[in-house]
Amino acid sequence: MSNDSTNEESAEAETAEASDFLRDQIRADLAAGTYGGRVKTRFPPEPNGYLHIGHAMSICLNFGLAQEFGGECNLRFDDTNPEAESEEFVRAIVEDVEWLGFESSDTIYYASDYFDQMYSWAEDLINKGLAYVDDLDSETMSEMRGGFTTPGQNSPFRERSIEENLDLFRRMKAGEFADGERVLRAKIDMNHENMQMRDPVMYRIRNTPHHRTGDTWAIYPNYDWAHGQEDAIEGVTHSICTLEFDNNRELYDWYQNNIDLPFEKPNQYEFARLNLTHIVTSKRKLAQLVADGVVNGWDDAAMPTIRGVRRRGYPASAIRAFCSHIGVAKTNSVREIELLESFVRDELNATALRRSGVLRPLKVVIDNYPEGQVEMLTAANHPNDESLGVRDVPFTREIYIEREDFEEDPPPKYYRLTVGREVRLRYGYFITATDVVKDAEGNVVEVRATYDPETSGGQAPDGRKVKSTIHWVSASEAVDATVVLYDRLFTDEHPGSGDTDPLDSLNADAKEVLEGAKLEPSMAKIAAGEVVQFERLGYFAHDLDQPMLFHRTVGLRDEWARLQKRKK
RNA sequence: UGGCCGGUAGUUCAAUUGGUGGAACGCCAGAUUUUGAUUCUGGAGGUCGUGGGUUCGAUCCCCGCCCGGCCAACCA
Repeated sequence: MSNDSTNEESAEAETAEASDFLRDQIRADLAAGTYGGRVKTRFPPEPNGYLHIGHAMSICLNFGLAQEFGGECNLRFDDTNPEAESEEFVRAIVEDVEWLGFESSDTIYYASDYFDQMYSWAEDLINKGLAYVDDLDSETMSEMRGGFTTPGQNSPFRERSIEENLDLFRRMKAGEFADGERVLRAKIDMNHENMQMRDPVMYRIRNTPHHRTGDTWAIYPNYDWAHGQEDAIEGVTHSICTLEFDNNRELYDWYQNNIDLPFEKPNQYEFARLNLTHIVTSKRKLAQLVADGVVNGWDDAAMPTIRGVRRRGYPASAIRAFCSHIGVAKTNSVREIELLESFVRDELNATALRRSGVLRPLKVVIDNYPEGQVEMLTAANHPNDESLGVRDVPFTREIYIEREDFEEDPPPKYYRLTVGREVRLRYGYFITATDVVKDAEGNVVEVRATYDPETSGGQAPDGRKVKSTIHWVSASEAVDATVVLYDRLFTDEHPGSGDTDPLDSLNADAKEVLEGAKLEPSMAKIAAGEVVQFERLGYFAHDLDQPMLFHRTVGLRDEWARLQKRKK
């Protein structure tokens, strides 16, 4: 069972009856025939970094909506700022979107493919007297923009003639000027109550090669001037972005209303981005984790990036189910990371094969079992799904059990092994602990036990019951593995809230590396990326690159641990 | 400080489009169980931000206030 598997059917079923402000809007548009029955969305990342779990929400939303209403969703790179962007990020983003289970028609779109069209529209605006070249430096421009309660002032260059503007703009394009020397601005209203409307910059000069257009351009469009036009060119109907672009909507509309659109005008809608407790999604902070060596890179299993959670073993289908469950709203919110984990558990519980693995081994010698004998026991691959079959696990005189499954001095309600007590070995025999062997410091290093040959298969002929079933692995047949346990990356539920630095609450124990784990022999053949359940412990993902390295995706619900915790 | 968006169980979202509110996760208890898992059943938990107004009646309409978020890059 690969964690690369996707599940389109359930993705559709989950959203079938969903209703929210976006779906209501789309239904209304469909009913009114606004776009001739077309629904087209887009997911428009800037290729300047890796996608994180927060982006998954936007991806699921845009692609999901299109799928749900029989429309299309374009994967479009908003590559309008050559300084931060690269082909490496383009490749990574395409890969992540596909891994999440979404395929953009067959084309990938780029804002840079529309640079000529945008340029020509900009000249149109100049010709209409709606744009001008400004020579102000950025600080002065900022000062003259005014504030929330103070009006802005017109630039001294605002009233240049159309001819002069055209000439200057063409020379900007031709690369005659240095970076920052001039900009093209929309001529709107320097006293507008919406700051975005105070003569926003449309083009800036950047003598920087672009990862796709090379050095053919010396000017690059700003977000606002680019985005709506990209939407319009592609025939997008519903342009969905996050809440902070709310103020930009008015500008989005203004630009589109002042040029000749190839399609009906798209509309922008804003939703609340996905925030999760105990993580950060700020690119800067994430980059710092990488730079500081806290993690091994953007694809470290502890990272909240798409690549990170993939390595960690989160199934794409679980992420999709999570996104559709939480829905869309305009309320700023932070979801509990536990909710995401419950979706991961849910999916994995249904699909992951069960295996035996001992994380912290304690040797048990079964004195009355023949030395050198290897007996093959049959174990089910899944307790509730017979179609997943069975496999053989070897049983021998010496086995390993989990260190915490034996207590010399058991606390109340402890059901597991202790001297004099009988427990069941999962898929195997009943054993009774008879004695312990200790090292010089008095630590238990070995348990002596006897088994009841009559309990083969885990049932006693006399019907006697045991309080618990524990997992185990043959000492001689086991394979060695390294297992990494993960805790919250940040101890603070809302890292960086208030004026704190999120890195202040970085959890020093977020990763625990267990070197000497012992796994049942079948684990030697496991595929890269596969996720299994080590029974009674949790779900573990085989590393994508390094053999016999496992990441704990998420633990099982643990009543006993909860009980212990409550006592403190 | 001005504009915009939001404020419903612990958390995140629904609903009633004026007739005292549901789900999921979490929590608690029980049943089943060869994973203290899964599954199933039940339970606790809400002055619907706040003060006023309209109304027979307001969580929903109106006004004020409070709280949170976003906006004054030649980033997106």
